[in-house]
Amino acid sequence: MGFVGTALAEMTMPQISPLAGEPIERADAERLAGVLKALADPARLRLLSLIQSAPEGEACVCDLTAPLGLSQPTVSHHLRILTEAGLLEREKRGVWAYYRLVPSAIATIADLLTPPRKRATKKAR
Amino acid sequence: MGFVGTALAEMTMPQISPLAGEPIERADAERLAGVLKALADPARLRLLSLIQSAPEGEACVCDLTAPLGLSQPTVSHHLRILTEAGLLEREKRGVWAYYRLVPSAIATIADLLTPPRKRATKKAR
DNA sequence: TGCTGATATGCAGGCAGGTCGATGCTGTTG
DNA sequence: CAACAGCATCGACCTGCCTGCATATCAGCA
Repeated sequence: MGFVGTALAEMTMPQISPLAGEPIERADAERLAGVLKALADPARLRLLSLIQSAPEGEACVCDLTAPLGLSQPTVSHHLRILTEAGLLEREKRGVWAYYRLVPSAIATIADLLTPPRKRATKKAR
Repeated sequence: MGFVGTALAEMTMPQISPLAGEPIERADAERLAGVLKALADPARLRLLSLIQSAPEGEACVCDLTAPLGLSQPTVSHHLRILTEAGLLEREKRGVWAYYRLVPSAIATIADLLTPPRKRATKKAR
């Protein structure tokens, strides 16, 4: 795998609804899995959390290394994965690289997991 | 993996809110990551989808191997992981093992991810 | 221009995880 | 009781991924 790329964007609003009505296609499953893989790591979850709770909602690598207890290269690596998954966006200012959450990116994932229209459906079949 | 266990249940309702206010603790990050790992696989996402959309909302291994295109041992393996993560529940009837989604298990995960504010809803309504 | 600090990338070791074939278990059936 | 079918488990293979060290990049500065 590793082809995550802009995976999230590609299924952002589609009607795939993973756990909704009919069985999902293999391609959709792979894309959703790709994004979830990016999330399924303690270090990366903490990174998202740290960045999101940072002063301006943004943080540079140097601010994240210490709290995570990981080397700088490793932190950069995780940030890269999160960025490619469409969860973070990077902005380089001077020598620093500031990362911040992509608005509603995670909410999108949550929506994809949450059975679409709950109140209606969920019964008949 | 391995320690996933009833991971979901252990953080079901807590106020950890992964991406909410303050940075999450390492332990919480590991548990959430554990459950997400269970979800972050194409085969498992399709299994959940297949089971959820099956006739009675349940399915036995023999019904899942073909559509997935994986061997029976492999399917059993994935079902085991999903079950240990608290996403599926198993009921053995005769020679067959029926699996079904744990009510609101996935919705719980979605809630944990959905954060920032508008966590309104809790989804009932 | 040369030096220093902040990041990114390359490389490699080690472990986690997906998949399958073989095998063991346990009810079901004749 | 023997034969069989549905599942789980075991062992093994291989790929993928996390992490750190060394190094390459690049911007700011003397």
